[in-house]
Amino acid sequence: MPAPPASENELIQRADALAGRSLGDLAAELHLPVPPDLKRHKGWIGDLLEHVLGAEAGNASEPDFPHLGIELKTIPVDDRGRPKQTTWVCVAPVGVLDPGPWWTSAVRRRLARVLFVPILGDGPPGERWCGVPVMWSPDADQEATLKQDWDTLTELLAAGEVWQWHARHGTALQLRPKAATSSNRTWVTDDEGEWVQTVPRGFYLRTSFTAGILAGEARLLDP
DNA sequence: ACTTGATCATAC
DNA sequence: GTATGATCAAGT
Repeated sequence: MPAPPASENELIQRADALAGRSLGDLAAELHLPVPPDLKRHKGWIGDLLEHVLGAEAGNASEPDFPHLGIELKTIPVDDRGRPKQTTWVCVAPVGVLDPGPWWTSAVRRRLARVLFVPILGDGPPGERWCGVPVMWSPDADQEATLKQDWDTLTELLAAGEVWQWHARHGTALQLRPKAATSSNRTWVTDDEGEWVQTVPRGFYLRTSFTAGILAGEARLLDP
């Protein structure tokens, strides 16, 4: 496996060199198996790129590149570069009385600096390929949007308004189930102080928001 | 077509 | 069970 990149520039250079390369190729270089589809290997592309770029695996609650403070995200895009799926961020504070202020939140930390690697193609995983990567930090507008969504969502969570814990809130961030199955349950106190069970939730970035990130950076590359 | 709710594998 | 990595697939 490649050693971790020593600097952000080195990471960007490695990622740039991946543009246009097929995932099958990259997997072959590392002697990793290529699944026929992603139905039972949903994290395969993300794991593959972690290996290819020298991320340190398995460091819980740490960025993928801890020494650089950078998070790696792969994101499936269509032929126009628009995201086809939402982007996982982190677990939501379900059953937590005080989520604390935005500026100390896990969402803000995880999104402080992100390397997005677009993945093109609809066929078997090995036949898909990497696009031009985007190193991103939220600008003032984006951070304000994220903060507002986070404030709204964590207020609903802290208030125990369980019936409001659906995916239709938020312009950038949304709240969705995050579990192995819907029978997964966690205990929380609802708005009337009763103990109830509900499925764990996580925060995701809407495709409309990530589309802005990818398109905004693309304009800088090709004015 | 798109979004929301549900789900899959693996490590610790 | 909680965390990592996400996509699947039903519903609208």
